[in-house]
Amino acid sequence: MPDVLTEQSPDDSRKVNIYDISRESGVSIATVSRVMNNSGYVSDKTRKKVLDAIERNGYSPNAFARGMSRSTMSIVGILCSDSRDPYQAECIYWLQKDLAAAGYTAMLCCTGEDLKTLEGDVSLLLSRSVDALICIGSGFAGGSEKNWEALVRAADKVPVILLNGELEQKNIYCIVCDDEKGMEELTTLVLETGSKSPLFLTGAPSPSSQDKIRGFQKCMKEHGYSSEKIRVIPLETTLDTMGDQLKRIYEKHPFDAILCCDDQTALGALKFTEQAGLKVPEQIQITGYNGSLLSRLSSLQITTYDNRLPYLCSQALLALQAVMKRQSFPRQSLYTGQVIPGQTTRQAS
Amino acid sequence: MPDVLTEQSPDDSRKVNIYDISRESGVSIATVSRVMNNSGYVSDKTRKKVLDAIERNGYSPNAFARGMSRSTMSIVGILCSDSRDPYQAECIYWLQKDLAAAGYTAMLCCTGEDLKTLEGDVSLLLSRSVDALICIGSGFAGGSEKNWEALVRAADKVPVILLNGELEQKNIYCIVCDDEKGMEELTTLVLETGSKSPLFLTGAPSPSSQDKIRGFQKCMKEHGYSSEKIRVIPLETTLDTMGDQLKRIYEKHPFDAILCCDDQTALGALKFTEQAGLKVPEQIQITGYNGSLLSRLSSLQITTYDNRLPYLCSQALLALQAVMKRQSFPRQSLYTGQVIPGQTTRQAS
DNA sequence: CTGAAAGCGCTTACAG
DNA sequence: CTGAAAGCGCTTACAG
Repeated sequence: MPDVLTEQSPDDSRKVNIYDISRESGVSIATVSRVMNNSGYVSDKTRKKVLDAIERNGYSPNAFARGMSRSTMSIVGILCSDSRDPYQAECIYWLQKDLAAAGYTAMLCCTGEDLKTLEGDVSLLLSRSVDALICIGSGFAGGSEKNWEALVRAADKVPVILLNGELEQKNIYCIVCDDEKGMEELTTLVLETGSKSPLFLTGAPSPSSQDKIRGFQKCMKEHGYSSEKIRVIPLETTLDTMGDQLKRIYEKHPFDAILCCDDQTALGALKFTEQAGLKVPEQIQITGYNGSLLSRLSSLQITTYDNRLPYLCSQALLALQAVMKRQSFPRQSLYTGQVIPGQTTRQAS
Repeated sequence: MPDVLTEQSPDDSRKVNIYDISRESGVSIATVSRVMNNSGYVSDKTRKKVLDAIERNGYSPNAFARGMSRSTMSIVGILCSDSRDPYQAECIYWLQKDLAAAGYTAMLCCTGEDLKTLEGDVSLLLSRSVDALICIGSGFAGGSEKNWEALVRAADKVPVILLNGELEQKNIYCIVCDDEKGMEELTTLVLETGSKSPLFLTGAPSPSSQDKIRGFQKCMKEHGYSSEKIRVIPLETTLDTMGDQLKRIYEKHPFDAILCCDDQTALGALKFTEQAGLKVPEQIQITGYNGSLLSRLSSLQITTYDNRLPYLCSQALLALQAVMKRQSFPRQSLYTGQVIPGQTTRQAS
C-alpha cells in the first residue's frame, strides 16, 4: 500500500451548463435543448454546431433540472425483503436488466423480513420521485392490512407492481406464478412414482407458501388421502438445525418423500437424508422449488420447479410501460412454470 | 382472478407544493422551507402552523427542485457484474442497509461479467446525478486500462469506492480483504493436517483470484514444494461440468486436497468427491472461500474463509462519508478475514 | 424570528 | 427552423 493518506484536490470547476453551450455555439438554449432531446426541428448545420460545442465541453444536462421540467427522472423503485435470498437476487438481476433496456434506472430498498421498515422505505423511494414501485415476493401482500397499507397509499401516487403477490387494489398490478399448480405437479410426480407418505416442508408463512400448501393438499386429497394423512411441516428455526427436526419426525412417523417450499430447504432435506443414511431417490424422494442454481450444486441434482423468473420480470416491465402510457393492463395475471426433473425423484413409469 | 381488464382513473389532482403550504399557513415559502429542513430559526408558534398545514395536505417536497437547489439527491450508485452471485448479493444487501441508515439511496447497475456495458452504465449513473459510485468486486480493477478507464473518468466527477479491488487513481478509494493471506491460511491448514498434494481450483481470472493464487503458491513454496508441484487449475466452462474435469485430472495425477476460489466451486468439488466415492475429509480435504450460506448447505459443512462483508461495506460507507466531507481518508485499506473451520478439513493436531 | 427575491438548469408552448 | 420567455419547486444569502 503506497500513500496511506491522500488529500483530494476538490474539483471546483463550475459544471458546464446549457447556457455555456448556447453561447459557444451561437444559438439559443431552446435550440440546444432540442438538439439534446432530438425534439422539434433543427437544421443540420445548427445541429452540428451545437453537437460540436457539446462534445468540446463534455456537456451533459443536469439531471435535476431535467427532472424538474419533465417531472420524471425515469427511476423505478425495487422493494424486496432480502437481496441475499437467491430468488430475490435473481429477480433483482432481471428487473435491473429490463429496466435499463427500457431507459429506467433501478433504485433498491431491502425492507428486511419483518417489513418493519416498509413504510419508511416506501416514502423514501417516493421522496426520490420514483416513477413506479416494483415489489418482489408475496411477502408484501400477506398478513393483515397493516402490512401492505403503505403500498396501497403509494399506489395513490405511482403504479405499484407486485411480483408473485396478490393485492386487489387500485393502481396495483400483480403478476403471479401459479405456485398452487406447481406444487400440485410436483406432488403428482412424487405420488405417481410410488411415494406413499410424503411430507410438505414449508418455511415462513407467506401467501406463496399458502398456495404451495394448498396445491399439495389438493393433490393429496385427489389421490385419496384423508386430511390426517396430509402432513404439512413448518420449518423450525434455521436451516442449520432442520436436520434434527426431520430426524425426530422421521423416527415417529417415517416418510418417503419431502416436498420443499424452495431449493434451499431441499438442500437441507438432502443433507438430512445423507446423514441419516437414507437413499435418495430410492427410499426418499425430494423436490425443491424455484429452479435456482442451488438445485444443481448438490451431490444429486434436485428435482425442482422453474417459475420462470425472466418471464416474470419481463411481464413486470410490460405492465409498467403500459400503465405509464395510461394503457389498460390486466390487474392480475397468472402464469405457469414447469417441473425440472432431477436425480432426487424417480422416473415416472 | 376477478377483473381482468381495469382502466385506471388517473390521479390528475395537482400535487401540493410549497406555495400551497405557504398560503395555507400564512407564512412565506422561506419559512416553510426552514421548517421542512429544520434550518435557521422559526418560532414554535409558526412552526406549528406550518407543520399543521403540511400534515393536512400530506405535503412532501419535490425531489427534483430540492436536488436542483441543493445539487445533490443523496443517491449512491452501486456497480456490480451480477447481483445473483452470492458474494455480490451480500455486498448489495449490506451496502444498501448502510446507505439507507446514512440517508442515501442505492441505485443499482449490473454490468454483466464482460463489463461490456460498464462505460454506458457509469454514464447512466452519472447522468442520474449520483453522489458517489461503489463498485463491488475486483473485476472492475482488473485487466487492461480499457476495463477501468470509465471508472477513472467517473472519479473526475464523483468519488469512486472499490470493494475488493485496487486501483491507484485520483479520487478512487479501495477497501480490500487480504485474500492472499486468507488463501495462505487455508493452504497452511490443509498442509498441516497432512495433505501432501493439494490442488488450487480457480475461476474467472480476476485480480482477487490472482491474490488467492499468489497466497497458495507462496505457502506451498514455504513448505518446500517446487514450482512443478504447485498445481493451479483454472475451471473450464461451468460448474455443472467441473466434475468431469476433476475426474480426468485425478486419474492422471491424484490429489488429496482441493482449495477452491469460492464456496460455490467448493460445492462442486464436494459433489465430485461424492460421485467418485472419495471420503472427505479423510482422503480429500476441501476448502471454500467467502463464508457464504452455501458453505453450510451441503452434506458436510465446508471449511471456508470469512471475508467479513459487513465490515467491508461499513468501511465503504465510512470512506464515502469522509470523502464527501472533504476529510482525508486512506486511498487504500487492507483488512484480514478469518478461517471458519468446517467438516471438509481435518482437525489440526 | 421572518420575508422578498435571486438562482438552480432545464423544457416547451408560443410567436415569428 | 429558431428564439424570448414563462415555468417547474425548491434553498439560501440578504435585509429587516
